[in-house]
Amino acid sequence: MRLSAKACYGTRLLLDLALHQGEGSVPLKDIARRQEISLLYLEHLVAPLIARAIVKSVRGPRGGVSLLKHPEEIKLSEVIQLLEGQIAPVECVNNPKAYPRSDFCAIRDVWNEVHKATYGVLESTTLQDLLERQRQKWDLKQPKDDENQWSNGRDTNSTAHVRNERNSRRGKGQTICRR
Amino acid sequence: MRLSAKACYGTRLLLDLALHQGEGSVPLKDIARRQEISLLYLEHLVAPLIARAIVKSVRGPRGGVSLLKHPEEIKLSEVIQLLEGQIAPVECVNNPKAYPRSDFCAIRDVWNEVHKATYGVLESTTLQDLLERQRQKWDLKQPKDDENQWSNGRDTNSTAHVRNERNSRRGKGQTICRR
DNA sequence: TAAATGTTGACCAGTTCAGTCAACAATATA
DNA sequence: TATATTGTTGACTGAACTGGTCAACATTTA
Repeated sequence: MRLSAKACYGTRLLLDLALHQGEGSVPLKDIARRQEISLLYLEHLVAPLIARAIVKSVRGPRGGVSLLKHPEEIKLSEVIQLLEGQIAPVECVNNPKAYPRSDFCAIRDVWNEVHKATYGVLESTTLQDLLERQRQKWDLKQPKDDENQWSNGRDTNSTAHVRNERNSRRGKGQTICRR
Repeated sequence: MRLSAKACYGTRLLLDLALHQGEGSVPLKDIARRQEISLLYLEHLVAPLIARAIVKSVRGPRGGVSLLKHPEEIKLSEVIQLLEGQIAPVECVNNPKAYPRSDFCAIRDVWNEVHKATYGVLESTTLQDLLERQRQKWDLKQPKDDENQWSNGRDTNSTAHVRNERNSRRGKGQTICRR
């Protein structure tokens, strides 16, 4: 019942964008650094989000990506479904015909309940919820440590290797969502 | 968020055993035929269930497997966790230290909610529940078609190829849970 | 003893996953 | 206009996982 790294990263990407709303285009490079996701991987992550008109992108210098929809309009269920495929634990939940005995399968009912339970959470959680919760968490504690990692600290030396990643191709992905 | 075929098959295996309680040892071969699971694969499925003392096995002619615990005592959460590893969608839910910022990660809270939702369903569903629901489903409709497929109809010709599977090695697995 | 079962571990092919590479297109700005 | 900076795209890759098989074995009943 694992979430793919794709969906996991995608959520982080969107939350990052939400936290930098109103700052114009946010370069993927910055997100890659803050979220510790390989820039090259991020480029692929963002493609379906652009296709779905959830984010928009601007090329060239000072370009980047930004939210196209309002955070309240972005449900996690949509994001996960987009990046992960379907949410249901087994095929027959969404597609009863995949299994001829579906109609009289008690087990299927349970998988269906599991599906409804998870879907319910994801459907009722928007990016705005995430945004508020994140800010709240930072407000409660000292907002230095963590929040700084999510802000535009371009002048920290930790950015150096990422800045050159595109050319040097040395950047090795530090996966967090790994399963 | 897919369930593995292992967990899916394992649940079917257990429900099958529950439906044949009190009939002594049930040969894996019969279960393989009824559930349309490769016998060779089933042998591997059953191993962890034996190790966990959920089912017991008897070798030799007239041998087979049978439930060791009562169906009421077998929670789906236990079964899935056993066959699938953990249930949580991401590592950091069960193991916050896997990700240094876990304590202040709003996203993790959502994955945690998802986890609790699915776990709740699986924890509150026992094999006995499955058993009763399945019988109820069959009682409502005409109990011929489906129930017969789960019963000991050894004399149907559909069993022939399975009967010889061990020797002929021709059996190609008919996967239903395939994802 | 022979046949019928479960046990175990090695093995395999296909798929998926996470990630990279490389060539490219667009654009701001100097 | 030139150039650096960004996003775009698609092919590619290595590793892990999945579902499944094979083969040799142990046990037990008849």
